[in-house]
Amino acid sequence: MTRLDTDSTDNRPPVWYEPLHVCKQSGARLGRVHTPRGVIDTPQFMPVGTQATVKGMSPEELKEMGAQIILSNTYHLWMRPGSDIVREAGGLHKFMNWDRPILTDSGGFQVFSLSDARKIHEEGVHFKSHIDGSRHILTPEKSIEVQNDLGSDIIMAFDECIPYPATEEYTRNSLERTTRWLERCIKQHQRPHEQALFGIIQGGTYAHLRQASARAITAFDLPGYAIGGLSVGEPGPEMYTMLEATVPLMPAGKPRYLMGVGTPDYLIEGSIRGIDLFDCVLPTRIGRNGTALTSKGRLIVRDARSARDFRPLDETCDCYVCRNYSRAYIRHLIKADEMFGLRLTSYHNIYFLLNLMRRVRQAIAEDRLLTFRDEFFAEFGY
RNA sequence: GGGGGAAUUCCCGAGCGGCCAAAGGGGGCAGACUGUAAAUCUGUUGUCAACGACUUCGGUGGUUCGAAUCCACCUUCCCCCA
Repeated sequence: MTRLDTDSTDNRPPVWYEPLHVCKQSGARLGRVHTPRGVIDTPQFMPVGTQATVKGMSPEELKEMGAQIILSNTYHLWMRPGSDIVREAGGLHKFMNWDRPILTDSGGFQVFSLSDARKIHEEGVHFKSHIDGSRHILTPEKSIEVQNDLGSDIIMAFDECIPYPATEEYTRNSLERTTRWLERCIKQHQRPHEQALFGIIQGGTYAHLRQASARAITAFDLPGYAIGGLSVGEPGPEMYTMLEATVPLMPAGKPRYLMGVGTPDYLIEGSIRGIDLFDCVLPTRIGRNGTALTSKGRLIVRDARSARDFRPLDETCDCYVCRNYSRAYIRHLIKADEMFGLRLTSYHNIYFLLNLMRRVRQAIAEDRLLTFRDEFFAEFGY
């Protein structure tokens, strides 16, 4: 670390960005995000562990594959087991036995994904619990309160993730409300020196609204900023346009997080456009559903073509799974409904994305990220 | 030896004169999955030169305009009595 520590660290936010290098070929940036529980090399992929577990993976396995930070979720832990229980357990880290950084989502995504069971008001969002149908109101204040209880290192502002497509009017009203909600989140936040609150930029697929939101959100002095509401069904190029409109307005000295992304191509293209952090359920979800990410594209291991294929999931991969198990074996386990099969594909998929980001960082350091992208895409099949 | 019941498309199992290439499961095959209500969901599953045709419901023969469905015999399996 080359940073001069002349200031008192007391003034430093709990999470801060250390720039290391900018790729001369692509403009992508290499850096480190410092947190109370460790350093995150960026660009970085964050596995998602909604219910205080990355489905199917133990913390030891996550560490073994190189995960530096994981996500968890406000809404889900609030509903079950209840944030009071997590607090009594000594916080989320202790509760789930994960001592590295945790980022918690605010419940904003559930505003989107549980849309049948909710109603949005200025005050907050009225929910019917997906578990027992009981009624609850998730407000910016409540979201922060829950996240304070959870004790995650990075907490997210409560926002509305709007669907695609959405009208310009709806998008504007929503983003303005998300900005007002951010203000309330900041007021409610009790531990700004322990937990870093990130604001979320919205704006749908309207470049000028993205920019308006970026200006409004970054006007608040926060330790980091996120771009939300993308990768919800819009065409890929449209997402890239939004990133190009938004990222330049985000402060260079702070981490930039693209929420809910994603696929290998989005991770690379996002990195090229200046994103530092990504998260996605994709590796664990498609893993549990029988698909593996490989250097040659997605492989549906469940399919008959793998029945007598004794090669590893990815012949170029050096992960625990690829070093020890064949496609035929994993296919057998999945067809036989053996949970180990789902664990193996999940493990490999997370490793694949973590490793992809390692290669992206390496390429940035060597000023050849565009070359890397082209080579990767040629093989992956984009 | 006597009495009763059953045989359906890969499997289980509906159907009991036309609306049946035949419900529903399972299995098979294929696809989707992006801040996780997902070990989930969707499509497909007799054959073909395929908006039509052909072959299927244990076997053979019959009844009928028409049969997986009714009748006769045969085969196999199951149950009860001896």
